Amino acid sequence: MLCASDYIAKSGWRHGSRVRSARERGTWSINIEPCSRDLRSTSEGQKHGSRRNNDHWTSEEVKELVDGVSVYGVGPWTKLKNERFPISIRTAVHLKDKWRNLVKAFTGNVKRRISPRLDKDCVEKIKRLAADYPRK
DNA sequence: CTTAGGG
DNA sequence: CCCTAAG
Repeated sequence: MLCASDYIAKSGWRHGSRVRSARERGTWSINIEPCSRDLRSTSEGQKHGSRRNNDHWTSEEVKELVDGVSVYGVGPWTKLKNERFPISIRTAVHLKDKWRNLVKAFTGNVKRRISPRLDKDCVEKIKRLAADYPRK
């Protein structure tokens, strides 16, 4: 019965040692920009003081995602992506992945502190939406 | 290309 | 996150 076939080994996002980062992840800045102050083509370069440039989702993204889902629904991630954040290279695959991960992180385990301390409203919406249409 | 599921 | 499969 399939022995320990853990070809993936690491359950994280890295696939062993692929390390293919550094792709088209330069600018994204969600819909809501705190202040139009960017484009610093001077030195610094690799340091980035940085806000949320690439990698990892944040409460802002989750909020937008939940907001879009609450009105659009699960499925049309493409539309959501084009309506919410056409900027950035967040494709439907990523959106779905985030949703899945979020739902799995909230449903069931009520006692769990998530990474970026999401607001109660956010969690409630996610739970409500996740329980609304069970695509499982 | 987009959605859906698994690793 | 990345890959694969089906539409």
